[in-house]
Amino acid sequence: MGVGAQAATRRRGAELERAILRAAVAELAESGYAGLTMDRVARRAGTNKNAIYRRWPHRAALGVAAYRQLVTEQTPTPDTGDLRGDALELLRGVNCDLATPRAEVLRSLLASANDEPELLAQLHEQVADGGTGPWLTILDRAAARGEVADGTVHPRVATVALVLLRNEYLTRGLTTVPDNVLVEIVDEVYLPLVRRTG
Amino acid sequence: MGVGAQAATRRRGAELERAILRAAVAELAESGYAGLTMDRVARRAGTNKNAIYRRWPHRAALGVAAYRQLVTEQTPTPDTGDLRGDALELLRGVNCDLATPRAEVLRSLLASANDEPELLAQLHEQVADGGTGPWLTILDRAAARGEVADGTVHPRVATVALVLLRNEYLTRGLTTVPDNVLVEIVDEVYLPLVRRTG
DNA sequence: TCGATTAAGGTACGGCACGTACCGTACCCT
DNA sequence: AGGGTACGGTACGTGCCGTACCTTAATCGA
Repeated sequence: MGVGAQAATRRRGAELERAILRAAVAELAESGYAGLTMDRVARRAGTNKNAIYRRWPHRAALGVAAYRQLVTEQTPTPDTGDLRGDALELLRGVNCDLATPRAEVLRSLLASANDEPELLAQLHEQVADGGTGPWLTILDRAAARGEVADGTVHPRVATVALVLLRNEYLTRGLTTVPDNVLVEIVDEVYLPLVRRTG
Repeated sequence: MGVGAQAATRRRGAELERAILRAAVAELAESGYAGLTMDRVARRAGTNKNAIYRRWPHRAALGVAAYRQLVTEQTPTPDTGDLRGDALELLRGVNCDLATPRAEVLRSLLASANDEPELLAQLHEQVADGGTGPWLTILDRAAARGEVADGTVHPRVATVALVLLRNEYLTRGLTTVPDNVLVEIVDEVYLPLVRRTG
């Protein structure tokens, strides 16, 4: 009945679900979680709220699903030749990620998912697993070069720099952390720590 | 006209403001920021929304003000006799704080204050200043005992343990961090780090 | 002492967004 | 062909934010 011309065939099942999710991702990227309105997602996907609520029980669930789609990029592990360079490179990569609206989206989702432990768990998973791997890799390479003592480094030690950066971002404002702070984290904390532990 | 009997004298100015703030704090503590409704605060304070909007421009501002009231407690700096005990004690204190609904409130506020840089700044201030002092104190005492080398420790180093705990809380779920993790943080990261730096 | 001014109370909105209900209709399977 | 299922459209009910408008009490200045 509408003026729209997409009534050729009616989408169903997985196809419609993908369309909804794509619309949700777009809204999330454009307007953040606050702008992720069920009505707007429905309109953008060319469907109605009913189709959404048959798949996700509430807005927060849709938001988490859209966020998963939004953050499925992986940054390659750097290999500059020495541990200091690798660590700095990793930190800079994360720092760029923090500058994108994705961080704000994540915070909004964390706040909105307080009542749904399941959603919280999903989010925490994504955040937690985000960074441990690359740090172990660069430490292994450093050990092979003799930069640090051999032996397994405690994961808590390996990711200290990442954790400090996260804290810096949360503590100071929302903007990108200046590069000299990254250098400080690496030189004052991370390198002294990993060079000692073995 | 109501059945309530508090219509003896009409509160004004600072008195009314305190009543509103107390009601907001109570709502915040009971139901979190999501439950901090202007209507409910007004009803609880025995007044109406008008009186609130004359003092705070919007809900977020009232939320921040109430949060300030909520976190004006100070934990004394521990003095157990050695650095390890002091650090653990500090961590345990913070850990207890995280168990209260205050942490959830803070997350909600952080997410909701994205559009108000002023409010964000106030919140960040409170979070940032929260813990540096005590850590410097216990490090000074440790230096006096000869446990660590003399000289000024970088603030970033001094608060590493606190930052790790915060991260642990944000990363893994919502519950209290188990004590063995606190021990791990102190023994694997904090003590090796501060004993080396000097 | 007494009006004028200020600040409170009371209430009713407009607007928006979430989540639900109902009904007609297109698709799919047997 | 016929039944079951999912989609489209739409209209609600509810809750909350923020605002407008008026009434009423308290305070202040002359």
